[in-house]
Amino acid sequence: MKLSKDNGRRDRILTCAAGLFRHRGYERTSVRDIAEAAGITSGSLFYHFASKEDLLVVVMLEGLQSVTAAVAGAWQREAPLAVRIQEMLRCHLAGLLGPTLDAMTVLLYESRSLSPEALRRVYAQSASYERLWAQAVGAAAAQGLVDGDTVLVRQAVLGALNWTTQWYRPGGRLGVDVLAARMFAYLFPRLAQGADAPMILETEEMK
Amino acid sequence: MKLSKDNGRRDRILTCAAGLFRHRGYERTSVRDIAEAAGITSGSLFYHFASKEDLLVVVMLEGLQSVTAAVAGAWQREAPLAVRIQEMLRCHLAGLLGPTLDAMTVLLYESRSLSPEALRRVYAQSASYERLWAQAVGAAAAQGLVDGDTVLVRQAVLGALNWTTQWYRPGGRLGVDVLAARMFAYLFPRLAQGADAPMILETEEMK
DNA sequence: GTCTATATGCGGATAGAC
DNA sequence: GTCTATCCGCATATAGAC
Repeated sequence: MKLSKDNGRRDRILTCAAGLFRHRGYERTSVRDIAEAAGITSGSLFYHFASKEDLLVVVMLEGLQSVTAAVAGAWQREAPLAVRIQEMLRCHLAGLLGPTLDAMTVLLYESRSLSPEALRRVYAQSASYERLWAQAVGAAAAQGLVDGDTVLVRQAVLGALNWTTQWYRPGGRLGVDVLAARMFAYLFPRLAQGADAPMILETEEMK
Repeated sequence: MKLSKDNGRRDRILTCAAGLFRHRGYERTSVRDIAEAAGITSGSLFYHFASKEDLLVVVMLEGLQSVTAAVAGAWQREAPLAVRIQEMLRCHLAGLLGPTLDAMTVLLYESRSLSPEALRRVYAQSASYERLWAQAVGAAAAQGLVDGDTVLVRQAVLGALNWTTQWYRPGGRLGVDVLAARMFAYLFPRLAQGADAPMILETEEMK
């Protein structure tokens, strides 16, 4: 949320950094690049952030917190399990492919540039996010709607979703909501089958 | 194959580079690091490779070619479709998690460090590899054993498989073959169901 | 083929004026 | 808070001896 609004110098720097980190990678982006994109000089940047790595950590954590909040909200809704899981999936994809795309891509692909200490902080957040999915898949398995190896299912689901950053193009064949609906149907066929109704999906669709 | 044998200076340099690129990332690895790991000095390295980027490209292409050859072999076997696809999947995972793990991880995660020209070369190879999977998924769909959106299924499958580099640990709960069998069952449930028999899977398994 | 030595430039980060 | 100026180290790549 903070990442998508441009109030204040600090947020402006963060959005510029996220975009550059995503497109060029963390190491190939210099603090001078970021400063220039944000309309300041490199010296000023260090007034707002202690180090280049600090910038990376903040980008990752704010992106992750934004998605975590959305997915946790979906999980805690009062609704049938199938609906909640489908909504979690939609929120995950919306975070990956929508306004926080830069931050989430950086989170997924630049973690090797973190120092051990910084990695620990990011990993703690990621683990808490994965726990949400473990709960959801576990609940589905308890109802017999998902196969035996729930760890494998969770990792396969997250892998399929996270890989979308590699091939999904906004404005292409599918909107995010349709993509999410189809992913849900493919990854959780028994849940999708039992869902209240086909719902109002596929409205955005054309071909 | 060449990547896992240590004949010759050149191959030794390549395996060292692949390992360092995977663990530290391309940008954080210096040619001095690679040279030291290979037991030579940085000046000598440039006798064998034109540039650091050349090294990266060769690591990626040799890894990709090795996996492509294995998966293409599986696809061209004389066997029922389900068996061939399961074998493709196993070869993909074996390449990702076995001896070419370093090269494949670099391929998946360091492509943003490539110049446009180098990216074009790597992308051409990758596209030809993906075409194999498009054929396989298309053939399964033609037999009604896979749902409608074959592009989505292909990307979801590759995503689930490629994500294993993030969480799979050799020597852990699952061996690669068991992992492959379970992934196949989850990702292609209708194919797995119709396969000749449960086959001789899950033998390596314990828990 | 491998070495030593080095050219040359860019990197993150800091100091101190305003 | 932002600027200019700069420290200092490390990067890739090359030159030329052996």
